[in-house]
Amino acid sequence: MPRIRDDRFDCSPGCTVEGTLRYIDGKWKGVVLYHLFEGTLRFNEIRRRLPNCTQRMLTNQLRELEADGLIARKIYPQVPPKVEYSLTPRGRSLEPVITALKTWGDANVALGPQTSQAAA
Amino acid sequence: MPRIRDDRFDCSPGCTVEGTLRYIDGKWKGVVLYHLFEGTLRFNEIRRRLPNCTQRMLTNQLRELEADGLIARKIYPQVPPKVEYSLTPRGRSLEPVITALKTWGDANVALGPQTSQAAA
DNA sequence: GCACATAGTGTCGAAAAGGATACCGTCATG
DNA sequence: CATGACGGTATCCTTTTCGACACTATGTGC
Repeated sequence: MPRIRDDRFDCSPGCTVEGTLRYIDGKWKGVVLYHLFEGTLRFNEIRRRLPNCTQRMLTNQLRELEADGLIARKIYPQVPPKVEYSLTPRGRSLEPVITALKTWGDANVALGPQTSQAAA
Repeated sequence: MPRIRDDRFDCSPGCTVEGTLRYIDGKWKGVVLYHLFEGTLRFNEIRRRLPNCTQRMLTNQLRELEADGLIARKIYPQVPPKVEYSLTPRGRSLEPVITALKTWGDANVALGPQTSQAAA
């Protein structure tokens, strides 16, 4: 129940813009999706790619993405637990959107004071 | 000083996605930009298009957009004040992004329980 | 018996975002 | 004189978001 969706389209035309935004907004969702475009990943694999995201936050974001039908969560009933995350078709359909965001960002977002390519 | 930008690209690859997001995120920014794509608008013209946005919020969002160099604010020193908002080239360059968001949203965001066309 | 890895959950608190409401000065209109 | 349009501010409050930190269960290796 992290956020209320689809119930306050009180913004007049352009709503679907905000609507889309609500799916990919949230501190880490964009990046998580971005990484999942590369393929299925396990929880800790994602985690290692986001060293500054806490476990709790990652869980939250993944849960929201799952609730939104953008990613799928597959649990293997093993004893060191194993959970894989992958994109659903709906999630994959976001690719052009993420790409558009990335394209604009690459051109317009100065990567801060850093070296402008060291986004490790 | 509403938010810190360009100083916490602590997210590893995909940063520019989040970076772009930070520009257009904020409850009403998407819609404001959307309306400004149509052309220059005065403060109250925008306001009338966003009946559920308070004056304070609108001012805030416009200020942030201006600070980000996405819109320009032109003040006419008249006595019933007149202020016009328009897109800068940088702002206009966001058009493909907003379009991508809108395209996906139109296809994937059910406009809630409402009539699905009465987004007035 | 101990630590480690996996994939989480629970609780707490700070900070940011968003919203409600009231107020400002100026001029024109009634 | 009061009201309204214009483009805002100022103040207060609530909600949401984010982050720190500790804790869980189970099985393996030492």
